[in-house]
Amino acid sequence: MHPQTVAALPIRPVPPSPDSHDIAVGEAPLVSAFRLHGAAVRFSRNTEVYGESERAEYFYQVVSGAVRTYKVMQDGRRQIGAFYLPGDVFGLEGGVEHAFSAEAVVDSCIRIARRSTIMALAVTDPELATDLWSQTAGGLRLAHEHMLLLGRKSAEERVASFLLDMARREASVEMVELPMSRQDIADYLGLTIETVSRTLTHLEDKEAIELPSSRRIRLRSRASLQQLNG
Amino acid sequence: MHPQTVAALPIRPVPPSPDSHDIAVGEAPLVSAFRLHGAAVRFSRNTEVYGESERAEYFYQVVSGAVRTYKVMQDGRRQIGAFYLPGDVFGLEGGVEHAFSAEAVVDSCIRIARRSTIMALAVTDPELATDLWSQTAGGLRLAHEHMLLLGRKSAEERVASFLLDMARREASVEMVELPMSRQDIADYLGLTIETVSRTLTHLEDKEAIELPSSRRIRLRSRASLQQLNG
DNA sequence: CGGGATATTGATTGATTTCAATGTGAGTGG
DNA sequence: CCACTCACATTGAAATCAATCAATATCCCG
Repeated sequence: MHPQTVAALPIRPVPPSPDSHDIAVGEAPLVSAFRLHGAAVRFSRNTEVYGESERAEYFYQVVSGAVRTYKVMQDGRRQIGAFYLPGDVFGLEGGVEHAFSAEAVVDSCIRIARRSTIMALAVTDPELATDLWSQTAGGLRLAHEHMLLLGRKSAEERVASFLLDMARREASVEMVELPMSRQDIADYLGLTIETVSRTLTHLEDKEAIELPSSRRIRLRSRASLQQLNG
Repeated sequence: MHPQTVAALPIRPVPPSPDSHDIAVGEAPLVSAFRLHGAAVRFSRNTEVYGESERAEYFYQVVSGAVRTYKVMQDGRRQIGAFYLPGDVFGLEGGVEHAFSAEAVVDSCIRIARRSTIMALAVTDPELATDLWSQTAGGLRLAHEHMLLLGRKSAEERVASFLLDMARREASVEMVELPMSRQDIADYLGLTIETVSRTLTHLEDKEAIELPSSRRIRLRSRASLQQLNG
């Protein structure tokens, strides 16, 4: 379950990334801290970023690619808690150990900062400390939203919510590019791949979406989806 | 405001605390802050402590009774995110507004501290800032655990997990006292009251539990329940 | 062009919900 | 003290939604 550890990975210098505009104005303290103290590391598709109950020694920020955090039961049932896209920060654990595992969904570049470094900065920088805390609280808000989805929504509502959320996060007008597989989506929505697939087909039949390929989805009628969003 | 002491300390790892004069040894900084700066307020059964999208001006700690936090959809479907028992801290929002609502499950006494007061203290007290943050992160851990339950567990597994969790939190050997109704349990577990009721009956048939009354449950065989816990 | 992984579609089953009664228990007033 | 009531809980029967089992289909990638 732990093919590689963070410590064992080769840490390379930050490569020139397309999103590295020098915008420091209004930048969140934590983002600045990552820019100044983070090292970029590449993770290939499906490799572990960190494992559950591994010591939480780093904080992470997605530069490119996508990451999933999840928990698994003994018998293999998996629940994905969240997907992280470029710009998103994850792994902000309060405890000594990670509460769940994280894996790269596709080949990804992830900025890594030592927890001790950030924490040391936070002691003298209340702005950073507050930001750190509100990032974590933001995650809690999303978690509650996700619980509402898992506990109370129908398959169709779950898929619609997911698509709208992905579209919003990708800041895409119509076309949504999914970095994750149907299995990932199913494990995120608490469904089976068959149900996810059928539901997408059904939404296509209703002309709410269009499926040019399995990883590309065009939102034809946001209104229809919004109606299912709850 | 009468000086009341928390009967049971919250069950959570206490970080290495420094030598502090006015702070009890081993007590978490946030708990101390509540003791020093919190005012006790009574809420009767089913009354709102705060509402979703209300300004988050206070932090809360249960002294006695029980609290539920939840989200509701337009059509009334409700998902309870967590129950808070004596000693537990809640309402630690990072944003300006609350992300969900909180209500007293039964007549409760709740200690309330001004967010601004705690935040001001946190600026000069890194220990407190860290504690504040790790409390929030602890909530995130619980939220992920709850997601696994909602997304991937069967009705029987959900009920078993719930009972074991309640027993652990009440530090009870065999008898669990439930402050909440079947509807609350159902909305917490993502089930209907009928399914909760049926599942409890089924567990009683299997001699895993005993139901002397609807709010009192005797755990006869933790092993059986543990097996369902996942 | 072939082959393995991934995705879709179909048929059927089954767990949970829904609809509908019935039961229970605490509090109230006669 | 007993009926009465109201809220809450249990039980039963039927319906439904999603899971499971099973077969194709499609997409990459060498």
